[in-house]
Amino acid sequence: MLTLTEENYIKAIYHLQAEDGNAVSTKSISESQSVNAASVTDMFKRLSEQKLVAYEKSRGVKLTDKGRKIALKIIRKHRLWETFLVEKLKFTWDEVHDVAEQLEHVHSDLLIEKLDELLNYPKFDPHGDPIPDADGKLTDSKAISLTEAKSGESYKIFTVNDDSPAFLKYLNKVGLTLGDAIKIKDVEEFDGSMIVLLPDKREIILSKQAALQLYVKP
Amino acid sequence: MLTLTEENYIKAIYHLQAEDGNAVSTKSISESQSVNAASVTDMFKRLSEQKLVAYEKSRGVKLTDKGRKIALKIIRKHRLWETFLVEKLKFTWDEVHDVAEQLEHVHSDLLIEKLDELLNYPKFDPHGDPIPDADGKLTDSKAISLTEAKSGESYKIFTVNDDSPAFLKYLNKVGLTLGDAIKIKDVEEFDGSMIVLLPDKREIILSKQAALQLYVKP
DNA sequence: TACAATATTTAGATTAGCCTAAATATTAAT
DNA sequence: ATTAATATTTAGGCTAATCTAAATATTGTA
Repeated sequence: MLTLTEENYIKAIYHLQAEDGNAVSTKSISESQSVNAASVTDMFKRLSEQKLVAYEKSRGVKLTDKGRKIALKIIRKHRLWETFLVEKLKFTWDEVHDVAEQLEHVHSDLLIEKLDELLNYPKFDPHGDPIPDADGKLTDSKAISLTEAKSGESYKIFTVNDDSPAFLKYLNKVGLTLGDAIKIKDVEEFDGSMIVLLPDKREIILSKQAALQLYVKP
Repeated sequence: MLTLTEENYIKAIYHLQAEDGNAVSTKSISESQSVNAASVTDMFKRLSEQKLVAYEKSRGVKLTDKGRKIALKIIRKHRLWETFLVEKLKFTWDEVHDVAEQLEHVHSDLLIEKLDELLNYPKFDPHGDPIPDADGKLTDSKAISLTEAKSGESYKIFTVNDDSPAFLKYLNKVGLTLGDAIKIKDVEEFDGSMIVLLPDKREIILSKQAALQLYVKP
């Protein structure tokens, strides 16, 4: 099993590699982890021995499939815990990160499954970042929460973040379906509620709470 | 801040000292932590330097007030997490220990406060062990869950484990109050429900679920 | 009380993860 | 294309937590 430190390096490599797909440099990890570059070289060698990264001397590392799988599992845990902290423990967005950073290193597949279930299998965390599923698959991250959609623009409903019967029933009642093309008529500054034009030309009002759970693409 | 290993030693010392109040030997910790006795001597010295234990060479250690405070905080976290795992995530009793063992080392006062709140400030964990409060105070551990009470015996209601309005309302409805002297008339083998004689001579039936939340003293 | 059995400590090594300083490699600019 | 600036690696050391083997202390029993 990986040490906590190895897990943190793997995660950092994943995030930096995601930016452009190039090999990740010693320097960038040294900065992101606040450690000396020499220590990073050490760790690159150790991770390479475990076949978690492909390491080319002086050119940096790329995650192997094995490494990427581990990274996605850690990210899955991190984002599920963030969701838990905000939704169940009423943390604010800015309070969750440090705690999730610790919780993500707890090892228990059962725990993650049960947590996922408790939260209704969310696809996005409170920051709108996609949560990898148990197989490491990510929902296309170009979807955004409806709360971030702009007034006047048109979108297609891509997914719902909250699969609970209560929310699905609500959507059904207001007449909103997955895949619907909608247009934002107006956003109320005061409470973040939105006036939305449906495909059948009806206009409905969505609360900010509802909009948060709807993910759309332009 | 203490390392994970230091925390585990402190906790082990607390549990062994609780047994009889004597100093804790190198050997007993060596066995409980599955490490070599020489390693324990090393750690005793380090903990002693930090004034977490009083160490007398070849005679063992006793926790200082500072050490005991830390032990109680770790135990509080462990038992709150166990309660969470069983009550909210539907773990069975035997599945919780290893996971709680990891979760207890997450450092965040806010997290523990919020978790305590989510669980309705429980006084006992799923195994019936008392949960220290935020100041490290323990509810007298001689209280037992009503489910462990014997048929034919008399008890006094000492505390309730679930402070939720729903449960308190239920107790009120059946006419049970804190401090009541009750007698167990019979325990139904099949579902664990109990026939209980109240001070006013009325007999009521308590479900196992309700009995689990009631703590009594002989 | 003496001595054998058991427990504890000391001494010296090892590993992971970090450091600094010096050597080497890569990249960018003239 | 050369050189200066920047990045990377190597070499050697440190600390926490572990180990084994040997030395010492404590305890229990004849």
